[in-house]
Amino acid sequence: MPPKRARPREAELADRLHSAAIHLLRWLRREDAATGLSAPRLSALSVLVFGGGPVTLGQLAAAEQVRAPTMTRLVNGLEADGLVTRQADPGDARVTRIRATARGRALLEAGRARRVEALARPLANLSAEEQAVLARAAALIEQLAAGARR
Amino acid sequence: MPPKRARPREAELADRLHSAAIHLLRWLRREDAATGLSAPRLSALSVLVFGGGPVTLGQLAAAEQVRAPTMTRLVNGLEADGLVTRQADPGDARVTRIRATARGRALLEAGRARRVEALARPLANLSAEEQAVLARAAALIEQLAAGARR
DNA sequence: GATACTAATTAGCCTAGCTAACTATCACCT
DNA sequence: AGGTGATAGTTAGCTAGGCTAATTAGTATC
Repeated sequence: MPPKRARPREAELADRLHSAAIHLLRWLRREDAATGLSAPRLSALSVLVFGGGPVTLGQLAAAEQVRAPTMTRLVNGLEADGLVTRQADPGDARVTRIRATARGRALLEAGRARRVEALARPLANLSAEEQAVLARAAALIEQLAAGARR
Repeated sequence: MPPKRARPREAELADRLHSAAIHLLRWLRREDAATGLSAPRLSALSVLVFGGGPVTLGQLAAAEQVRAPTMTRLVNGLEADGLVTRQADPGDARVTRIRATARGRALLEAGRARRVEALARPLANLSAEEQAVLARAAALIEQLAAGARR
């Protein structure tokens, strides 16, 4: 048995949260095959659909933690499939704004619905109190991630 | 504004949990560049290191939701880097068991430590009660994911 | 208006995903 | 025992997704 260093309480908690998030998403990801899209395209599209308004290619690349040329080709593919459109930015002719089409939006929302349903099913078996714990946790995590992003 | 269908409480909760997990991991993933490994290799290695004992190539492929040939090449790369070894299975000569080397283990644990530390830092600013909520949530999620995997 | 900076694309290279086809081994079964 | 079929892994060959370097076009600065 390797000697384990003593760790602060927060590290222990961080480790468990981290694992839980990984296992949760690894499980839900199995629903994505039904969309017919690859993981990178699906993820980029989701930024467009759930991220609010249209976004520049560079912002999209940053959000996906990918270089600009990679995003150019990803967007090319999505555009060829009719899921996304490019449009010129008024005021700066260098940037191209990317926006999901109605079809892209519909496809993504259906996929998201499958994931959410897969998760909602077992959630229904939890007590109201347990559900409340999860709801608070989700809010806390969003707050942490938002804070750290700054 | 599109008309929103009424949704059961669990779907609402599932949606928030899902988003929180995505945002959490998207943020923590930024630490991974320091390992020098690609995301697929890192993920496969983590199954080996944290998944307990040695694992067959097929099990590893299933865990990563990837086909066998993909995993063969991924393991080839990890083996070439000295992070993993293949060993024959006693009792069935068809299967090859994959095991992380000491170097692989060390590399992965360092990477994990970076992620965990990045998460632990802001966690320290939460109250003890908030931390307890997150700990319970992590346990509940592990339970859900384990249950649904069956 | 020359110079430097910035956004996106293009070119070209490797890795990571897939299916199909192959090899080797095992399990069965009569 | 030996044939038949199933199973584990690899190989071959394709497309998609990651990168850097170089290009193109537009903005900003001075």
